[in-house]
Amino acid sequence: MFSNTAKYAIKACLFLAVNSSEVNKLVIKDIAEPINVPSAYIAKILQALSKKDIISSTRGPKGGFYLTKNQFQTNVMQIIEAVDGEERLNSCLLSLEKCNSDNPCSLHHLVYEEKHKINERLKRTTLEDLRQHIMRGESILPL
Amino acid sequence: MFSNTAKYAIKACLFLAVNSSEVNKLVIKDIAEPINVPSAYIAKILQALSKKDIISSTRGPKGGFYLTKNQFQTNVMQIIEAVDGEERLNSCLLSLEKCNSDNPCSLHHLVYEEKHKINERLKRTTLEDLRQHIMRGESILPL
DNA sequence: TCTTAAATATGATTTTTATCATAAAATATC
DNA sequence: GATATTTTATGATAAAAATCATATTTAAGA
Repeated sequence: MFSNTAKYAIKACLFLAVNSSEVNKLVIKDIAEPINVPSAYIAKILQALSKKDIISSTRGPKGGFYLTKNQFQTNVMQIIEAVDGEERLNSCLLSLEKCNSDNPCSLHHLVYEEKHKINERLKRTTLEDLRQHIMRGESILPL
Repeated sequence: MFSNTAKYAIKACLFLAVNSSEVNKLVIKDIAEPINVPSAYIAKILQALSKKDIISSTRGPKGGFYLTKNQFQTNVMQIIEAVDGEERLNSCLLSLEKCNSDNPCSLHHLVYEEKHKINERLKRTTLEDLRQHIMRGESILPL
């Protein structure tokens, strides 16, 4: 459904949302280990996210990764799109370009509605929402 | 969501369901071209499907691929599992082994219900169902 | 029984994705 | 300003998925 990269990106952002702030930056190693992702790999992903302004970073001593106030409002879909590209999620199940509601492919009606709902929810859910969910103990921070 | 292989497998089975029968077998080329999949690749997929008894085949002149009566009752999920393996569809969005309803990961509630519905529908929908849908003009055979 | 037309088995190649490694640039602190 | 610590840029390697190629086996029909 999502690439490994996208999953890792979500994990990392969520970890930042829960554990970091502008005055408490996290260094790569302190992110990679707890979320259980190879650090050289997550480094690359964090770089990409930072470039797309999904997360923030500063170099040098006392530097690291963190989220700004605004960035807590990033939704999950934006994270996925930032690393996987737009189409991946929106493409037809059977990879037909011609497939749409007017000209549905054979599996269209089997999944369309639910797929749409999932996408909408991913768009509507922000890092802040997920953070609160975790804080309330309603879900676990992934490891 | 699914691998290319799974998509191709579905396309091919559906094409067989609509166009073949025990007395009208289809040769690889006659499947590959209309469904727009490289013929050496679909050949390999058809072999795998045949081995798992999702489709039938006979070699030699007048040979080819086709579905038996029983095989029209194969559901879409079975096709996907035959080529992708069981777990792919059931794995957690964030790839956590520990994630389940009792111990939900952070994205669990965002997608679980819909994902479950999709899976159920894929299990409940047979090739015969899809064939009829196409015959009634309610969806298109994918190219 | 020979020839031909088909699937099957096997494995090679290419492309994509995932992962690892490291030199360069930036910044805080002394 | 020198040093140490961090991200950034870049590219190399490994693994997996997709694709291509071909020799072997099977079965029909002449």
